[in-house]
Amino acid sequence: MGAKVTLKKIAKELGVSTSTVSKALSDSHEISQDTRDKVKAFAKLYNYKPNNLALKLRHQRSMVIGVIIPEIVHHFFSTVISGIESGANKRGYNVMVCFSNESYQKEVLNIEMLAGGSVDGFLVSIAKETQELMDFRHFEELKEEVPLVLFDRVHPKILCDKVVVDDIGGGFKATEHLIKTGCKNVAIITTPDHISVGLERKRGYLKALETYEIEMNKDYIIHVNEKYDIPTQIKKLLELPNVPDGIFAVNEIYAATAMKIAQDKGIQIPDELSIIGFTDGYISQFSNPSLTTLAQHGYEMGEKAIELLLNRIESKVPDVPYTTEIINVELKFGNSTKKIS
Amino acid sequence: MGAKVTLKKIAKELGVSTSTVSKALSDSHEISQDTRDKVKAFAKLYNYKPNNLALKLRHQRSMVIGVIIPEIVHHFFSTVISGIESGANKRGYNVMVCFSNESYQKEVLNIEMLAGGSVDGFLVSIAKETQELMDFRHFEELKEEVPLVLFDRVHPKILCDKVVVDDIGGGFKATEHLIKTGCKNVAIITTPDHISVGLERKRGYLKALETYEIEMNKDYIIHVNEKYDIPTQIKKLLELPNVPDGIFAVNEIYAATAMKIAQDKGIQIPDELSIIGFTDGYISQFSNPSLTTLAQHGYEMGEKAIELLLNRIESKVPDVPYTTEIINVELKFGNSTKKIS
DNA sequence: ATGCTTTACTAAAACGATTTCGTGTTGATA
DNA sequence: TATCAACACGAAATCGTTTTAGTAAAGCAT
Repeated sequence: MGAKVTLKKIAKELGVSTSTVSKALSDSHEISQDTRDKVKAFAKLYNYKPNNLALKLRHQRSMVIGVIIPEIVHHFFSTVISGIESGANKRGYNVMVCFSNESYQKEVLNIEMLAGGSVDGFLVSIAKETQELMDFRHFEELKEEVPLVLFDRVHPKILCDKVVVDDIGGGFKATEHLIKTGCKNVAIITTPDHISVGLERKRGYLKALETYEIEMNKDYIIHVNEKYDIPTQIKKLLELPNVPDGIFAVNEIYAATAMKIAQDKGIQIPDELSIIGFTDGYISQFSNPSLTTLAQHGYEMGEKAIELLLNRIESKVPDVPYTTEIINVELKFGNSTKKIS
Repeated sequence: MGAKVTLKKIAKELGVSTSTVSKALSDSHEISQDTRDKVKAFAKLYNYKPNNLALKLRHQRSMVIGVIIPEIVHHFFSTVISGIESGANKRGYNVMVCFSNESYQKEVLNIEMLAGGSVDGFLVSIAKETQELMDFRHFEELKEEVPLVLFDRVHPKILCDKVVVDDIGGGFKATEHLIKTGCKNVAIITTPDHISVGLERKRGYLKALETYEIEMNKDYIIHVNEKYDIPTQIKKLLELPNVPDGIFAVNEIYAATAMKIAQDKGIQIPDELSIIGFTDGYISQFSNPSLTTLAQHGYEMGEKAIELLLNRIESKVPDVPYTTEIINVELKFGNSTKKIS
């Protein structure tokens, strides 16, 4: 409730001008010590807080960074956000987070809400629906206004700074580890090919097969369509006449689901079936046995992304070429794979 | 990059006044059809987007709600946010989310960032550190400016609308279920008492013991201090001379941790030990066996919270008394407890 | 020709701050 | 005593928008 205290009101009350009040509060030497003290005392008494909007409008910058991520509950994204916040705060910026919920519509809406002066730059991980629709006009319009950096979920058609995980390398490492620990029939559970990270991880998988001279088996490649029941689609893999003895799943959920299904069928993990997931989140940690995964260093990704963005925002030089940073991934051993012999 | 298009620039370019442009764009009948068309065409051509900050400053309202939650990765909070967003969007508001990371400092900072005009109201779940420090001045100051609704983590000293889970009822139901499925020694893994929800859930636990005339055993009450290693503290419970055969944990992590430790010790779940958690998140779902939990209806909580807030914001009547809504909880059966006989 | 109503527009205030440029009063110096 | 600098403050522009109030010009009736 309560009428807000503004500079103008303080000025009127004290019988001085607003400029005097403003300067007094910022300790300008133009104002006598006497007046400064008086103004400050009055401001404190009435709990004066400057209006953020007015400041931002005046300064033409908000010192706020808008972040749009596709999902809320996602350990990986949460670590990325931590990295972003840390980097932003170090340089005096704040962070606001919005969720697209994997929806194109919400992504557009979020951008509209934050654009138009509210934030100085955007950090976005593209929604699945947007990747499928391939409609990137909102990003193009955005780029006219403020800098944009994409992370994790990116697309070659959008020209800007990017930070991605080494998905190909990760897919390779996972598959290689399964092969090296004795798996003869390694399957992959991935997303449809329009999801960039799923496609890249599959490429890594295929590269590993090639490197170890193993023939690709189409039955061993599952593209999960999230519009339908996920367990049903994964179950098919475990009902093949020639059941795989190694599974590389491109995310935690698929990995944990596969493990549950296998266990229900009485398949021993990891003796009869080894499983590797991507993203070392809570699910992997608390599943039983714990999952071997590819740790993604989300914090590092967040730090890198915000660094690129802030450099772009604060840069005087306009034509720095766009870069794409690649964050390394690392095998993190759980108990869902056999020990290397 | 690119210089932004403003009303002023359009006006100058077209040789009319800014007021004409503004009115033309909003289809005012004061402006001739001819001019309207001309202005609109020009605006579209140069992709004019009104400056949000200026609008908010002018209208003295932002149509944005600020949400501050303590943790990012938390299935429960994510469902609450979904409910908040749904309710907000229905009434034309948008939502911005910030994370306090359970830190008092960050909570204060987040409020400062969003206050001062940026948002029309606040929805907050109090950080653990703030609950411990019991310093609520930032909330008091906030209340002078815009309405505040607390959800889930609340405190009696802060007078405002609140929405909480029926924590006492939940604690009671969980404990009762353990007792009814034959557990003789029911333990609780809870938080320190300054965390409101932990305390309430413990109260429910104690009430159930009383109801079923079971004597309280102090060894069976673990207050986890998150400053130290969590598994170590929980392990003590399972190394008691008289090991409990039922555990009620006030959150998923504690429940899953207890289960892992028990399994490592070769204790059979649920035959030798039953476990119930709170919050039906991914961890409960993907743990093996899946956890019996208390589903919290986060979506409903979010809807209720935003409804209270928007009513307060839009209310013409100033002195509506504060209310506290209580959201029901529900037992959701997993395989970590025995079947009722 | 005078008065009245439309029509179609502009000027200016307002939102709440910052900041540049002026300006009147001191006090010191030549 | 005239001149100049320092001091302490105010006026006004500015950020981008909306909105109220005002005003020319045209059309119409008397």
